Amino acid sequence: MAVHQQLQRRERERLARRKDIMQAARSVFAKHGYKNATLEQIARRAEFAKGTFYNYFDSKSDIFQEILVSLLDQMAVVARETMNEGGTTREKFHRYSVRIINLFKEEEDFLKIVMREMNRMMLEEQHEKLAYFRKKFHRMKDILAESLRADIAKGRVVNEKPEELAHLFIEMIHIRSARCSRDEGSLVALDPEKESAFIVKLFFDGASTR
Amino acid sequence: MAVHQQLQRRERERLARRKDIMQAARSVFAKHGYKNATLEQIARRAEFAKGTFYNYFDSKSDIFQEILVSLLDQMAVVARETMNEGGTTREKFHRYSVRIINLFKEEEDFLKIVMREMNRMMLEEQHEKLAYFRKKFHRMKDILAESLRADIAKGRVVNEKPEELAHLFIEMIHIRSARCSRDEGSLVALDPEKESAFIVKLFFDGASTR
Amino acid sequence: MAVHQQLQRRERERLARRKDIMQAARSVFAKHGYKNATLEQIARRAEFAKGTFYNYFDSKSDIFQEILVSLLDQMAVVARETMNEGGTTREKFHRYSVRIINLFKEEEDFLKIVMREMNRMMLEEQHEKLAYFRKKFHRMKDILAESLRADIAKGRVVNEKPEELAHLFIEMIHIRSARCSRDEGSLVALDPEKESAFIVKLFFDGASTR
Amino acid sequence: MAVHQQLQRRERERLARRKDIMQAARSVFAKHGYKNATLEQIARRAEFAKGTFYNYFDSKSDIFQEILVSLLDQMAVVARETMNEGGTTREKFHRYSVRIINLFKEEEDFLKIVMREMNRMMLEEQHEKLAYFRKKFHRMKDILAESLRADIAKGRVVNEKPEELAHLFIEMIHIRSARCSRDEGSLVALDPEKESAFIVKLFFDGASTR
DNA sequence: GATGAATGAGGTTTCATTCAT
DNA sequence: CATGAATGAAACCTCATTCAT
Repeated sequence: MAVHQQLQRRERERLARRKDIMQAARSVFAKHGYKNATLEQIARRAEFAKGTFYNYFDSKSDIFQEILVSLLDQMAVVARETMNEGGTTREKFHRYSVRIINLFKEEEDFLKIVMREMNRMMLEEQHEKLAYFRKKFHRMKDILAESLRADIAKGRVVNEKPEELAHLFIEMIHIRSARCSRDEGSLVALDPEKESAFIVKLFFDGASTR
Repeated sequence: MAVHQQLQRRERERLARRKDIMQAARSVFAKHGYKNATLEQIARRAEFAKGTFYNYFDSKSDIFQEILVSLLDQMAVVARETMNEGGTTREKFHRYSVRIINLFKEEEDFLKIVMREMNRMMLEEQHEKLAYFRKKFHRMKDILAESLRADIAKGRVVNEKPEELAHLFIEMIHIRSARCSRDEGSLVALDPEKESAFIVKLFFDGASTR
Repeated sequence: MAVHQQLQRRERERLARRKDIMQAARSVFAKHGYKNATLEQIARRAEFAKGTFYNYFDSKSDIFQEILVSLLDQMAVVARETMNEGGTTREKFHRYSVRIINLFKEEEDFLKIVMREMNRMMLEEQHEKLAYFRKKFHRMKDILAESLRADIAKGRVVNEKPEELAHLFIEMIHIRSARCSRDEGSLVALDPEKESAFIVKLFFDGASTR
Repeated sequence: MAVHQQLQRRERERLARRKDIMQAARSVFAKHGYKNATLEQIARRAEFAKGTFYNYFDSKSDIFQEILVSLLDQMAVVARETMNEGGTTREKFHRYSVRIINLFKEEEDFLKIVMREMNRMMLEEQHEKLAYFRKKFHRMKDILAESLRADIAKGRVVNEKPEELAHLFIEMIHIRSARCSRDEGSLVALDPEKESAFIVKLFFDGASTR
């Protein structure tokens, strides 16, 4: 029993440590980009020695991928939850936008990695990993597309491929957030509700008045 | 006279060579990204020895910036020309989209660098250069925004900041092109007219039917 | 306690290593001069891999400066101590000369760097660092000048600027040592007492008989 | 006849060009030191293309040696002439000092190379060339030593090796000039007569009053 | 002879990864 | 497990020298 608890504690501590390192890595990757970030920086930030890193991760590339996966997973969770909470597609998309922007606000690292590194990974010729990420991203997209598909069937939404519409919607949020982060220096001033209202209105109603 | 022609030839050859190197660099940067690209690769592709590079450019960073500037300038030219050719804003934006997509189709490197590296530069902490690029990009955005501003005044377009609308429109083109490049592997299958029609329709009329 | 000792040992080893590298660098700089010396040579001599160097010093330029500073500091210590030990100025200068020559004998690198590189640094256009070294050197000169000043006041020494006399005296030692090192190949045969006697006699009494 | 003159002109022009290049090289070596000076800089200063250099000299090292030789030769000429003009040794040494200082004043490059690079060459392990330079320098020293030898024989000068006394005297001039060049920035303010009087007095009579 | 573009060896520096303690 | 020194491959960049025109 004591041994069992010991193991549990060990395991818990190990996981906590892993999380610390990932957190530190995320913020360093966000600030400097994957290639420029050094393990030294990550170690310093996580208050570990460089060598310790290799007790928890196999390589720099490894931890980066794990971070990316966890980001995509978090976004997928947001997608799934907001789509399941009922209401019109418009309402769902609004809720999704609000929650994603809040995610970005809470941790701007999140946004920066999504914007800068996902593009990179997606364009790079690392086919094996690439496919994996793409699938994850597509799956998230599909969750939003689902709602649109229903609306298209009912004639409420224009008859275009719902995945492509969903993709555009998702990216609109990223673009707007990135612009704010860039031009204002941070996202603190961004009002998720208002911003989402703008995006949703533009996405569904377009720029033209009627 | 002979000397004069000699000089002209030298000059011409020098410029041609410079262009060769820039072309090679662009394609290597597009494939591997700025930080991963090596002068070795660029030199191999341009069929030069590594040292030759430094007869034409001061540094890796230098050539990269020159490439970026020339890209932004080309895009600005497209913006200016298409906005000046008359017609409604909708028609102008359509023309702009068609020409930008054609630009991307002709040289996909173009698109890849715009997508991957501009984001990077804009987020990175290289404040001096950053400001320069941002200004260039803003200027291009303003050209499109001009047309929207007029329409907003006439009540034809929703009353939102025209620069932000323009930004979203420009990015919509990039996103759509990138998606195609990613998922289909290239842009050859992309029909600029149809794609532009889709983007323009969505931007002006929205996803909802009326 | 164990941890404390561990840290102490680490620290000690680190400092020892640093000293090893500096020693190696000094001898390589002495043999080849700053610009010709390569990190490869330094590393080979200190029996390290090239990269190890950068765990201890920031750059080639850095270690070189540190070496120079430590040389000047050692010479300043000699100056201060010999001037404070009492006796006539003549006796003090004699002691100073003996000790400096012994310094050079113990480590001829010392002399070589002083001769070859200090001149270089002093003539080169690296104004910031330059000023620092010059100040250090002047301060040392001033220590000797002090004694002369007193003697000038008492009419025992010719009425010339004491710093300039001190400078000449110091350089006379360097010149004589360098000549020996050059022509005999090393300083082992140099008798510090006799050599100092010669220098001091010439400096105070001149070449003419009376 | 015409051909002969043609050849002469050719030869003259060739020599003039050579001299131009050497002049330029001297000033660049003086400013940056041998290793830091680049052929590019020398070519630019002499208003030639880099490649032209190799029509006149075999290598960078070559031209540098030729410069050094010509410097030593000029100094030897000064030595020989001043020693042959009659008067006491004291007068001869004064004349020598005045003319060397004037040489330095006319072209400070001269001084800088003598101070910085001769030391370097003399310490470096390029035994073949080294021996050659040393011999040249020794020969010059011997010219001054000759006069001292006679005085020693007559009991007018202390009984020390005359070459070593000569060496010290020569170096005293260099040291004083270098100090002025360093601290005042140039030699324009240096009065050769007064400076020589100081050096000669110190050398022959010493710092002590009698 | 003059030119300047091309070359490539060689230099400094970075950093992911290993490993002895 | 934690540590941080050691490693060395690989990057960027310089510049003396060669060579086609």
